[in-house]
Amino acid sequence: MKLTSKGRYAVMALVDLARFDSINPVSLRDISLRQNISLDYLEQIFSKLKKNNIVKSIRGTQGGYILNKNPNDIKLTNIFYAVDEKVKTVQCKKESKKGCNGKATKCITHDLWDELENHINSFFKNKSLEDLIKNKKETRI
Amino acid sequence: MKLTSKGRYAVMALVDLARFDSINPVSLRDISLRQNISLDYLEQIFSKLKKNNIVKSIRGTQGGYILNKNPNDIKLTNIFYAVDEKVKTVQCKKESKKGCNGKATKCITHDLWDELENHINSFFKNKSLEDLIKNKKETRI
DNA sequence: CCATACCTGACTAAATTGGTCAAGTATAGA
DNA sequence: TCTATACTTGACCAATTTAGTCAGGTATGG
Ligand code: FES
Ligand code: FES
Repeated sequence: MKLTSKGRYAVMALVDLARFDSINPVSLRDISLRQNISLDYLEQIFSKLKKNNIVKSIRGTQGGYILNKNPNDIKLTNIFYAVDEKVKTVQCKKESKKGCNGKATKCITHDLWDELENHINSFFKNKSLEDLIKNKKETRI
Repeated sequence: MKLTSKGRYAVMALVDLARFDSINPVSLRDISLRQNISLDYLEQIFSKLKKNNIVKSIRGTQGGYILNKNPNDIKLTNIFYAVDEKVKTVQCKKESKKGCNGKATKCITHDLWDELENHINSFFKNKSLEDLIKNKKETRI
């Protein structure tokens, strides 16, 4: 099981954004250069972050993005949800009554994977952007 | 991030094997039918489990596989390692001094992903096959 | 009016996944 | 000895996902 770049980049970019400025907008170009992430790809990611009210945008020269919430209220869960980085351990569909084996009952390891999923999600729920930037704020270069 | 079928099937099959019989060999055909996993695919998986001394094989009629260790000594970690189901959260290569951004220092989220990786691995290290079959042993049909 | 920077959608190469297929070899039981 | 069972090995492949690129837009401050 692995983390995809989309989720990794989203968190990276938001940490960068939060560290560098909390009032003035930060352009994706700057983030792209500092973190070495493709600008085009960042645009796709920020489009989703914006739809989920995690950031807001300011167009035009000197524009960019700003956090739309207090860093303490932005959990990794929220970020991952926004960019569709899902934690999926069970094979079966959650809504379905059927197990992944096509039978009426859940498979013999279903509960295990469910437990694992909760274990992982608890990590994401407890970690906020604020936790990640503590003592690491920087001033604009 | 998601669990792949290879890891899921490996655990499923071993739980099945351990539950159904601890002395007589269990054939992959039986496991395949009970758990609804492709037989050909199971063969690939068990070839790896055997190489890692988790199971041993008995050829011929009435043959099959048996656990090669006490279920208590088989942790999920061992199973996943055997079938190459890796937990990979960081992007950078662990040996390399370079960060994922190509720079000399680790990226700003490296430590976070490393912490996540440890969090997940601790789950796998602590869970044994024995934990999964407690009170669930069945007799051969 | 123009440079900056957000915005949107289409497209794609490469890797991974989740298998299938084919051709064996070893062994127990009839 | 013959045969059915079941392990063994390696090649192959279709579908999906990933991690982007590309080509256009649109809004705005100076
Ligand atoms: S994972 Fe849910 S039934 Fe198998
Ligand atoms: S994940 Fe290790 S340097 Fe970025």
